[in-house]
Parts: sequence; C-alpha cells; structure tokens
Amino acid sequence: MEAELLKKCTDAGIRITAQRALIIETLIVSDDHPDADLVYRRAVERDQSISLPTVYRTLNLLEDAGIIKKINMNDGKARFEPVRKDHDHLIDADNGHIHEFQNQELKKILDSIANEMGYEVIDHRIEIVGRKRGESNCDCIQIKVY
Amino acid sequence: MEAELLKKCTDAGIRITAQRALIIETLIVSDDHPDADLVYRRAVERDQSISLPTVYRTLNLLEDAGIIKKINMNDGKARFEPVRKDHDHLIDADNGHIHEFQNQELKKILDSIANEMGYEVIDHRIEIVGRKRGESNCDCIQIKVY
DNA sequence: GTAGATGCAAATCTTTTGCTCGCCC
DNA sequence: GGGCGAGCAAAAGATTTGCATCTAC
Repeated sequence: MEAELLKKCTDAGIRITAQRALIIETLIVSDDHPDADLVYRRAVERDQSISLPTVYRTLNLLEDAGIIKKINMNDGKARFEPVRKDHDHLIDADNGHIHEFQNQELKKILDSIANEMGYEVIDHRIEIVGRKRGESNCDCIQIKVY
Repeated sequence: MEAELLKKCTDAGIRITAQRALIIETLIVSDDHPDADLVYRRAVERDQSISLPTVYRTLNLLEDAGIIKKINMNDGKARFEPVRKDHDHLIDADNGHIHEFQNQELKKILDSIANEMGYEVIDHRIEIVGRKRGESNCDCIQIKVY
C-alpha cells in the first residue's frame, strides 16, 4: 500500500522527502479521517522536526495530484484519506463515527442524473447522516433539530 | 416565500429583527449559494449598519432551526441556502456553476444503504462534480487532474 | 550543482466571542 | 422593564506565505 502510493507520487513528479514519506505513511496507518492538525500530531510523534506548514503543503500537493482526497464533515476542518477503492461515508449523527460503504447502484444513478443534465461525472461527494435504528432521540437533551 | 420563512422563524421562537429580516430576504433573493461574507456584502448594500458578526450569528441561528442549510464546496467557506424542496447539487468542474437536481430514485437508494447498515437517514449531502459532455479537457491548460 | 522542499514566524482568512448599548415584546 | 439582539473590537482556529536554509536528484 505504501509502496504503491509512493510510486504514484514519483509518477506524478513528486519528490519523495523524508517528511512526505512520513506523512503518507501516517495517512495509510490512520484508519479514521484525520484533519491536517491530527496528521501533524501523529507524524510529529515519529519525527520531532516535522512542521505543520509542511503537512499542509504536502496534503495539498497530494490532493492536487489525486493521490489523497479531501473530505468534509461540515466541522470547519478539511479531513483527508488516501484515494482507495471508491467508497462513500455514512456519518453517525449521535457520535460522529464515520462508516464507509460502496454501492454500484448509487454510482449508476449518479451517472444517469449527470447524463440527463448533459454532464459526465468526474467526481462526487456523498455523505449520509444517519441515526442508529431503535435508538430514540427524544429521551435525551438534543440541541440540534434535524 | 419570504413570509413563509418569517413564519418558520417565529414558529421556532426566533425573534424577527430588522437585520434578521434583511438577511433572510437576501438569502431568498440570492439564486446562487453565497457564503457568509457575500451575504454580508449584499445585505450591507441595503442597510449600511449591519455587521458581519450579526450575519454569522443569524446564519447559525437559522441553520440550527433547520430553516436554512449549510452546503460545502470544499473551498474552505460555508455556503448557505434556504431549505426548499429537497434537492442536490451538480457542480461544473470547469466554471464552478452549481446546478440543482432532484431524484427520487437516489433517495430510495440512500435509504436502503443506510437501512442495510442499521441506520435511518436523517440528512445527506450529495455533490456531483461533472464536466459538460463534448467539451474536451485536454486542449486547455489544466492544473488540477481529476 | 540546482531546483525544489523545509522550518520558522508571521500573515491571511473565516468564524466566534466578550462586552456594552440599544431595541423588541 | 427586562431580556435578547446588535455592533464593535478582538480572539480563536484553520490555512497559507515569505524567506533563509537545507536536500533530493
């Protein structure tokens, strides 16, 4: 996995430095969806000298090259993940946990929608916000009304 | 439309002030998807005395009440629109134009996906990034590779 | 050797907050 | 009248940038 990503980088003309390799490895090891600051905090544990601006610069670089993907939780921070098999996210409204899923039917629908509008799909962002069935949301203090 | 939104506000216990009414009207008049600063700049044309913090406070208030919706273009700024009929967005990759669409089939799929995972859908965010068919993307300078 | 990358510090941009004054009900 | 809202200024948080130094190729 890591070698694969590093190859993608060199193929894209991205120079591999110690910092970039560490950031890439950090992303691979992370099975959640860290924001830039969290990537930095995880990376700095392994290399004290890495800096936050470098993390930002590297994440932007990798995103522009299509090697990682920026995802958005509407929490004001950009989060990142390596581009893997196509998948989308279901976010648990109560605890913020992120579940991943894949659905071919969904992709077909997107294609046909875009097609009807005269477009072809080149990317998409899909997030389902959901609540576990069976858990009532009325017996607890709830600020936001969905 | 405006009276309708104002009613939603009073129903939600939101006091209607001159500033809030102006912000709501600004949102209704806007057929694009303005960010907070743009809402502010549009509103200030009509009332010199309105302030940016008030715009932010009002937008958050309206969003928490479910009267407007925050949408995200991955450009680092939150954008807003009144909650209208359910719809999603297709973003033109070349010029950033936002098209809206509705598709029942899509909603059914989301329901069944969530259902399979033991969840029920309480919200969703869907954006298709597309390119107009027939327009080549190879004959022009292109920085981002999608 | 040289173009490009890094670290540091500071700037920038978006959004939020403390406080005082003013206005809606 | 009293509480809630507004404006101002400043803080806070996320992200970017200028510049001198260092490094991958």
